[in-house]
Formats: sequence, structure tokens, C-alpha cells
Amino acid sequence: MRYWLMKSEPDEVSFDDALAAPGQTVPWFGVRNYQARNFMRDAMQPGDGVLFYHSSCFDPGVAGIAEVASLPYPDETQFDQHSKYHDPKATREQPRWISVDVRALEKGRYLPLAEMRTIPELEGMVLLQKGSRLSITPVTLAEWNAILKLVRGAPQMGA
DNA sequence: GCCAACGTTGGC
DNA sequence: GCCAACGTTGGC
Repeated sequence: MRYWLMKSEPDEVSFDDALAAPGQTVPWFGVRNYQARNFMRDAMQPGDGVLFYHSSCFDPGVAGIAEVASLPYPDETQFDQHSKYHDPKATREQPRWISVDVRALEKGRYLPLAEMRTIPELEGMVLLQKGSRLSITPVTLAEWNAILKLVRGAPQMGA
């Protein structure tokens, strides 16, 4: 079991949108970076923990807890000429970009990026490194636990 | 809107 | 395969 932080622009798909979706599940489309794609393709497993992060908005931060809810599959938007994610070099036979489904699980307290920067346990997070802009980044168990504690506003039992 | 940082493209 | 030019991300 691994843990991930996945960035979404809330104008496009917010955590509330995911909560309201059928099965509380949304396809994670539009990833157009090879490193992020490879994480989905090679390392993600159904059941992995996901921090649903809101980016490019007034107050960026972790908006909720989610999980990976599918194996990787071709991202439909690469084939759609009317999508801003259309990739003319992608074909059905040889897709370039993939999606996974993400299921929203738990909406806790909103955890702003600015607050994350003040938490010593989170100092090493890939997200917080200078120049880091990957839309999908691995999260360590220690970081995951620290964030869950903050999001739930109370110490976590067990584990 | 600015701009630092990073990724991609394409000529050579 | 180098690397300059260009494009994108995303916090501020």
C-alpha cells in the first residue's frame, strides 16, 4: 500500500465534485507529464491512499482523503479532438496517457499549503520542495499519518 | 499578471 | 545527443 498526493484544479474537478459523483468516484484525466503518468502506470494500486489536493486556486491545499479505485486505463481525453487534453500523437492502438479512478472517502478540515509549510513532519514532502510542480507525487507513511491527524483534527488511533 | 523552475521540442 | 528556444505549472 502506497500513498500519493494528486493535484486537481477545483474549477475543473473539486473534492466536492468527487464526493457528489456516482460511487464518489471520478476518472483522473488530463495528466500530461511522463513522470506523473509513470507513477499511475507502474506504481499505483487500487486501494492506495490519495491526498486530493486543490491547485491553481485562491487557497491551495489538501481538500480531502481519497483512494485509488481502479487499475490504470487509457485516458479518453487524449482521443477527443475537442478536449484541451487532446494529443494528436496518441492513437487507440498506442495510447500515450492514462487515467485511474479516484474515490473520495473523507472530507476533513481543509489543510492549506501555507499551513503545511509550517509543519516540521512535512518538511520533506515532494510537494513542498522548491521548484516541485509534479501533479502526482509520492507521500511517505509518516507524512500521510501527520496529514490525516491534521485533517481529522485529532490524534490518530492505532497503526 | 509575474516569474522561477522545469519539461519538451526540434535544429544541428 | 546537445542545447537553445519555447511552453507550462502553479504559488504568490
